[in-house]
Parts: sequence; structure tokens; C-alpha cells
Amino acid sequence: MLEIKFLRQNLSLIQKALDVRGETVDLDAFIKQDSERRAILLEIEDLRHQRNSVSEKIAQMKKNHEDATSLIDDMRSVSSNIKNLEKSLGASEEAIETILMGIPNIPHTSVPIGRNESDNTVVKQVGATTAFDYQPQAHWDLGEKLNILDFTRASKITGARFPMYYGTGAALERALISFMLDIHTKKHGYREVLPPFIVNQSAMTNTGQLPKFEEDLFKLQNWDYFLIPTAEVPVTNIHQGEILDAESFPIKYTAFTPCFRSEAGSYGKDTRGLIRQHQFNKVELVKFAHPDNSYDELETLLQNAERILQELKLPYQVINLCTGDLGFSAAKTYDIEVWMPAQGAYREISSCSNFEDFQARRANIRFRQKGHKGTRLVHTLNGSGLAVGRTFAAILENYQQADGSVIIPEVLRSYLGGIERISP
RNA sequence: GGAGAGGUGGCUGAGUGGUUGAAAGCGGCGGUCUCGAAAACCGUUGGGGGUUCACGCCCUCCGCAGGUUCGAAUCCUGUCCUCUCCGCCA
Repeated sequence: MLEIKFLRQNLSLIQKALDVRGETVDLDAFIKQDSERRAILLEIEDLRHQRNSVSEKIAQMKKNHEDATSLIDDMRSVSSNIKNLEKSLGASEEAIETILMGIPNIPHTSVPIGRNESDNTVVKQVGATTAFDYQPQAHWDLGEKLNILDFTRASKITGARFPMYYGTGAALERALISFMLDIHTKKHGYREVLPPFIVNQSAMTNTGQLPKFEEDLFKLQNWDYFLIPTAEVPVTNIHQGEILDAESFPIKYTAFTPCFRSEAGSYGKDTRGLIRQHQFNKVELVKFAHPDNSYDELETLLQNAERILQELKLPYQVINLCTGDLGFSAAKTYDIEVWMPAQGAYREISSCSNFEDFQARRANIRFRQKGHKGTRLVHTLNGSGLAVGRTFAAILENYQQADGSVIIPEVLRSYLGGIERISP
């Protein structure tokens, strides 16, 4: 959410931001509602002031045992007047809230202008793409032949787009989670947190999933609760409503959680394998940062996520998302894409974003700084570090051998009892 | 699931219808003292909004949402959360 005052004073800037994002919002309706609201407010505050001062007078008169009935009668009508105006005010505020909630964040100046993903820019490529002297197999074929993945039976249990792992496959997924958490906690200084996987409506609203993207979520029946689509939601909400100390910045959390996404509108896309599932595991990185250096924090967050791929020796590239591809709440996003040999393409495995104060305003997360008056909104950032299922898939495809076996990356072996290879 | 207690400012904690935005203490900030620091003492210290060029003025906020009243932190209803006891349970 943007600040209402900022919106009022920077309409053309907001309009420009909407244009480069390819979004349309009725800003004229906002202007109209906003001036209407302020007119009502003026009237209400005047009446309230009157009520306050007369009430004080009534109190005095009662103390002196004087008759105040005529004043009380006057106030009766003032009060009912206020009550009516408050109704219109409420309606007006609601209308403004709705508009405000539908306005995306303003892209940072370093975000390339573009219409869609084809306008994203490649920041860098790391590692040569894996070479094969045969046509490399897709991870779903490898996984089923190795008897470590079973999408067929998973679909009996639930339905399409749910993964099931067996044996060394299940252990590999678990090893990846531990490995990622260990790197981030021990090498990068993040604090591990294991949050709830189900959250309420306000948590979802604070991080921006609601009200606009409810169709992407799984909602519990008879509860106002949702399955989390990412650990970003519960972890960012850890500090909702709090006033933090600037000395504590940056606050860094890492969390493993499963993630649940309805993937509405993606029917027919990535139907096979681990790339697009309704349920997947992810290790998330979340930072609360000082506004003055949140973009430096974004760079290190990105490096922290990249580190995992470097340790696993997987080739990848980093993308700067253009304005048209940027998520609703983000001001800037780097995607990390891992090389998938069977597809001959880089596929997203991490998304690292700075939300500036967009989420903090909704979640009311502020900080106080020594020597400064009042409070300011913090900047929130997060990134995948990494999507575990996609990392699993990338390992299978990049580490596959001609005989159908898969070598275990060295850094993972200690997590798997020293085994070096998964064979059929 | 049953019974009870409670939710007040950064924190602890007073306050049951009329200068209570809220006592007191702690913490924070500024100062006196000191070579410096500590202690002591003095002063100061919430958020949001409207309006104004500005000084300022005003409104609002005591978990949240309603209600009663001329007037509510204080009374009533609902709701959420926390705690205690009982029951059930991984």
C-alpha cells in the first residue's frame, strides 16, 4: 500500500508507474473520494469539537447544580448529526481503502522498463551450462526410473500437481532443506524460524496476497484461514504492529516451509515434473532493513541465495525483472534461474525482492532511531533461498549420468550418510 | 468441549461515566555535577489524521467491532487473543 498523502501529491508519478507496469487504476475515482472524505471530515471534526466543549460546560453546570437540559437537548441533535456523517465517512474511507489496496508498488529507478518477461534483463550468468554427449533426460523420467519420485500415486492420493518422494529421493529433499538452512544460519547470519503454515486474513493482506490475489490461495473451509503460498507471509508478519529498534537492523530470518499455491490460470503449463506443483518446499530468506540501505541488503540477499547454487555447482543466471513482470508488492526483483538441461532453458528457482515500505505500511512495522523524532516504516525484503523441489529437479538433470544414475553433489553427501550416487 | 481471569503508552502498572492522552515506576532524550563515567538531581518524552506558508489550532486512538449516553478507557453486546483449572487428544 502506498501512503495516501503521497498518492494525493504525486498522481502523475503514480500514473507513470501504473503505465510501465501495464496496470490501470481509476485514479480519478480516488481524487473524488479523497476530497469528499476530507470535506466530510472537516464537518465532523467541527461538530465533535462543539460536542466536546459543550459537554465540558454541561459537566461544570452539573457540578454547580445548574439546569443543563437545554444544552443537553441541543447536543442530542448534534450527536445524531455526527452519527450520520460518520456513516458517510466510513463509506468514503472504505472506497478509498479499496482503491489504495489495488495500487501496486512503484518500481525502483533501477528496474528496466518493459512489457513482459521478454524485456527482463540478464544481470549475469554463472557456470557453464552442463554438457552432455547424449540427450539428457527430464528429471521426471529420471526420478521415476530411479524410483524416488511418484507423481502417479500422488495423484491418486490427492490429485494432479502433488509430488511424492521415496527413499533416497525423500532423503535428498530433506538434505537440501538442512543444507540450505545450515548455510544461511551458519554462514550468512540468519535466524532460523519455523512458523505456522496456516495464516489469517490480515497476515495475507499485510504482505499483499489479499485482497487482489485470493484465487491463487488455498482457503480453509469454515475458517478465515489460508495455507501459506510462501514463508514470506508468516515470517514478514512476525513483526506486524511492532516498533523496532534501528540498532537491530538488518533483522534476518530464514525459514523452511511447505508452500501451497492454487496455480489458477496455469493449466497446461509445466504439467510434468516438479516445476509447478500445488505443494512444494522452500527455504525462505526475509529481512527487515533500514530504508537508507535496503537496496544494499537486496544485493546481499541475492548473493546469499546464489551461494546455494554455487555450493551445489549448478549453472544459473540472474535476471532483473522489468516493470511489466514485477510482482504487485515489489519495488525491485531479481530472479535466479537455474539451468535445466533437458529443457535447454534457465528456469526460475529464486525470486529476491525489495518491497520498500509497501508491506510495512500494511503490516504497520515501524522503527525508532536514536536522535530522530517519531517512527518510520521499515523496509521488508525476501527471497527464496531456494525453492527446494526445483533444486531437486536441477540436481537430477545436471548431475545425471549416461547410465541413468545421478551423482550426489559433494556438499550434500554428509547429509546422506556419505552416499555418492543414486542408481536405478 | 466445560468453568474462570485478563487485554491500558517502548515496558511494568494505576485508573469504573465529566480537565484521563491517561497516575506512578522503568526505559529513552536533554541538562547540572564530573577529567570522564556511574550515582544523584532537574527537565523532557506516544501514534494516526485534518487544517495552516508557518507558529499553531482541532479531531481521533486504552485488543477489535457495535450499542447506551449530552458525555465512555470506565456501562452493555458481540468478537479475537492471552492465562488458569477440568475434560479430550498427537
